Amino acid sequence: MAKWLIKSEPSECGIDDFARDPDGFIPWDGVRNYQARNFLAQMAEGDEVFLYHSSCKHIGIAGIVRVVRGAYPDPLQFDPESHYHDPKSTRDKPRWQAVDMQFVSRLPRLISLDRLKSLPALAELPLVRRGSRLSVMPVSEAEWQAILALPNG
DNA sequence: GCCAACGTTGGC
DNA sequence: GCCAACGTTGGC
Repeated sequence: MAKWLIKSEPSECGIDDFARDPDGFIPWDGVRNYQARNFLAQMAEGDEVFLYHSSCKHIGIAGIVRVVRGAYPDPLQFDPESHYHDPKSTRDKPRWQAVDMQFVSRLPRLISLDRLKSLPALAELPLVRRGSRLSVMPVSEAEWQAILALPNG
């Protein structure tokens, strides 16, 4: 099963929001970047995902969530009232995808961006690459293990 | 709030 | 297809 990392502002949707309803799910919608969309489309039920908190006080990986429904057309693209409405998208040829995510766990301690940057095993991860703004990215098994292997102190 | 880096748009 | 202008992201 593939592994992934998604970025989110905790003020919008963070690990607390997932933990609040651990048996429910949260639609991961509103992604409006083609590269990120292409990765979303590859997500399958059961895939595990690091949740990264951005644009906040404590920046870093806060927890793990899981894909409980693979890619489906993002309904917001059809909603004229939505900020994420896309007038160029049609039901026949939807342009944007969403997936549903469910809480798995909090990390015992948030793994800060600084620590992630210091890991040689993550040198190729877009998250730590200068100027990268990709919000959905694949994480290799080696990268996943390198992150989980970090001591909690 | 600043601003560098990047993606998208649209005129030509 | 080029590229300037603009909007967004996201760390600091």
